[in-house]
Amino acid sequence: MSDLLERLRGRGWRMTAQRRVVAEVLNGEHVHLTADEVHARAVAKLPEISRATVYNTLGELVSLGEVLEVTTDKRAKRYDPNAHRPHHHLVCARCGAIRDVHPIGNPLADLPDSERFGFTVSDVEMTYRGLCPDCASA
Amino acid sequence: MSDLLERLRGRGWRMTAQRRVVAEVLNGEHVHLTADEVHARAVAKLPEISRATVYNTLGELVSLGEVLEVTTDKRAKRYDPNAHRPHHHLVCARCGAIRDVHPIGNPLADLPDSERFGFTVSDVEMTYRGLCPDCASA
DNA sequence: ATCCTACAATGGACTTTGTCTAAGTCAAAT
DNA sequence: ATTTGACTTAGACAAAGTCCATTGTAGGAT
Ligand SMILES: [Mn+2]
Ligand SMILES: [Mn+2]
Ligand SMILES: [Zn+2]
Ligand SMILES: [Zn+2]
Repeated sequence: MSDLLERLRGRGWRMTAQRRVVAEVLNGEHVHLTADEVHARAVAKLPEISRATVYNTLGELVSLGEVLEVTTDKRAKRYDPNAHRPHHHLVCARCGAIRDVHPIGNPLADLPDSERFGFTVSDVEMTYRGLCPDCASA
Repeated sequence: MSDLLERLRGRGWRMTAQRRVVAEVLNGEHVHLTADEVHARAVAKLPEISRATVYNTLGELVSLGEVLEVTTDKRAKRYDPNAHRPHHHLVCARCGAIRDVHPIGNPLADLPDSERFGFTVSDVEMTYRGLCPDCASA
């Protein structure tokens, strides 16, 4: 939010209406929007914003570490403003609903050396799958 | 392999040269080919096979449970013939090399009820990321 | 062995998601 | 107020994948 805008200004970002709108759209928990969804919501606030600018701004936010790219399915990448609390995802296999989740334990420690093939392992993403309450009862 | 072809025939699959070639290409451990890679290797054995047929056959193999779809990055889906031993993946962040890995423990048990949001959770995919030996030393 | 037909293969058009570029615009430093 | 380079834009382009009408054929029936 304005927190974010402050930080961005501090990083030498030129503050434009387009960037402000994209940053506003990306706000909240359990938010995982596609680029086109971000664009649609941005257009509602600033009709002349272009698709290319949304892609550019999302890319910048990602490389600044302010937004995460999430690829839970094979379709469009999703953009996640919850970049400060490490978390994983729980996805409904039917409707695509996504929740932020925090499993216990350290999954990195669960990969034995014999299963590392000499790799330097630095990170792990977990995607839980199932049915959300609505889809389970349908 | 012929094991697979037997099973497919048993399921009422009509055995065509194209399907045989696709099934032959998808064979081995640590195999995670894109559709276009499958197509290229299939063409080497059967020059007239079309892209659409490769996509159709891969889709059928996936819905039969004989091949897994793996999406480790945002680019093309990858097709994994190792569908019978559950496993996860270790991906080189630089060159994209992929290894099948088997972490210890049961990650499903690591998601507390309070983090399930009422979902019926049935599965979890883990993607470890790091650098392969070649990329780490470069 | 030949015929028949439902299933499969094909090429190309089309869609979706994303990237790139050249030209125009504007935030902010001076 | 001027200047300047960073930013935005529209549209062309590309990669990955889907869809469809047409043509071909595997395998059962005769
Ligand atoms: Mn998230
Ligand atoms: Mn695999
Ligand atoms: Zn659902
Ligand atoms: Zn590598």
